[in-house]
Amino acid sequence: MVAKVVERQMGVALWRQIADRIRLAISNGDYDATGMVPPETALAAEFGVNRHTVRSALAALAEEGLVRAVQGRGTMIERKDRVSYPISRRTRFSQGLGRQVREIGTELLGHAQVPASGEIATALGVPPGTPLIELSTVSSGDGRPLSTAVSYYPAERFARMAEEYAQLGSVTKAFAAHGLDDYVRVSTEIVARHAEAEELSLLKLSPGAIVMETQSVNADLEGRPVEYSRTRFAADRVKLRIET
Amino acid sequence: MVAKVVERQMGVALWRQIADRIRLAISNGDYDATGMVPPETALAAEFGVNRHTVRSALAALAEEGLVRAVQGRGTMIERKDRVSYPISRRTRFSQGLGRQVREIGTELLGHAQVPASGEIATALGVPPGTPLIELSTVSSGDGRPLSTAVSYYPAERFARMAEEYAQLGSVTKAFAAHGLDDYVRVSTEIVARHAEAEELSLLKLSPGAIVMETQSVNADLEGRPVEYSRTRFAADRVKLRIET
DNA sequence: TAGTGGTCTAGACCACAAG
DNA sequence: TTGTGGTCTAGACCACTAT
Repeated sequence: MVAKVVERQMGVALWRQIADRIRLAISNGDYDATGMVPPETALAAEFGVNRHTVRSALAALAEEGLVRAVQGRGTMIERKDRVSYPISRRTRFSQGLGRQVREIGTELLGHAQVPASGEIATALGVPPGTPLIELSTVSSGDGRPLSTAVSYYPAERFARMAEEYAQLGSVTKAFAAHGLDDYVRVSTEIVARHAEAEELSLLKLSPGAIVMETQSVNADLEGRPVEYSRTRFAADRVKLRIET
Repeated sequence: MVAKVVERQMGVALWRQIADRIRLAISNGDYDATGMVPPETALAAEFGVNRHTVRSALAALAEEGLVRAVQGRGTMIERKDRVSYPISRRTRFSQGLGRQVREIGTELLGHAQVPASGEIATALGVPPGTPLIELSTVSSGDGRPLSTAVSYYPAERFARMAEEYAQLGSVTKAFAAHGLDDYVRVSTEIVARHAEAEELSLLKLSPGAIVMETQSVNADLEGRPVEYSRTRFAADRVKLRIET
């Protein structure tokens, strides 16, 4: 093998040069056989640097979402394309992804009946304390986790929300089962931040990964709010498309 | 001083415990006198750990956007509130920020006339190679950089765009100076990612900081595209509000 | 010049996954 | 048991800022 040259004392940190080399090797497909980056010790030997220097490089690539390290197993290469998730007056999760993914997966993590807290009560236009159904879900496309959400519905009107969702796998269909055939997106707020521990695990992300969090309200055609949702999208796998 | 207790071998990494302590101290206002976190060596002594362990903790906080390290000077505490930037059919930068900031700053970094490349030509609905005016700008609120943008305008129709913008400090007013009194947002795409080197410097961010990048098209009331923009918002300082 | 953060090395040990 | 990534220490030197 040709020795990999890294320039010392040349104004560019070694770990940056090594990160660039590994990024290039990945895009060249050098590691396609295994889908893994070589072990840290191997890379350290290859580049003639300390293992910690390689770790700095890999940490940078993990932050970019290009690789994902798993203790005991190795450092895997991640896909880097994004599906486009449309947000419009009629936002529907499954329809929106359409032909971008072959298979859409929805999982109900849990559900509960909870009293409306201040912020959520305001969003839903109900008195604080009103009983709400809370659903926690994870959605994926072709097996890749795309988003996780916590959603709230007025319990009186949508009493069987959890059961219907678990069975039908769709909020739209669960609404229909309660006699609500149409609803519209009223408002959406978007922030981007680093994923928290729970999100890392639910969305299978590396520490330092980014999530886009949307807080949204949907209402029926009379303008009565029917859903408040807090959705976190894996920023490396999803882009949002606003349709105005 | 009371020795700060960090628990070793208790399943939580020292650097995480230290990050939590520093985060708490910041929110308690312990460092308000200087607006700076103590030097790394001082923190290492305070917690009884190696300086590198403190560096891991500070790196995590920098990624959160809570602090910003500057070589030779120290580690400064950052503000953490976000202004809300509305995106609607009639999106206007200055109006949108309204009363959230006292003073809006716009700076024209540079301008050029360039031929339309494939993607931009498609977005603007012009043949590739059509002359476009390119504007590079940075906008800030109360002195904090909020966003940086590169925008393109058909050169034939908006010949004096750069000069008008430089003088008026507003795209809306520069359009008006060309006889265009109204325009609407046609499409917006949003991705979130880590800031690149140029963005770090323009927006005064720490390495690892997040930007939300929007790609948008505005059109006149006849539907003719008048602007294609690529805007990067500092994610720690801005949230996007979609009005549907 | 002194003080600060940035980089790199060397070595040790731990936690987790796979055989 | 072996190999992997994760954490921590110790020490050195560099680059930049303030004085």
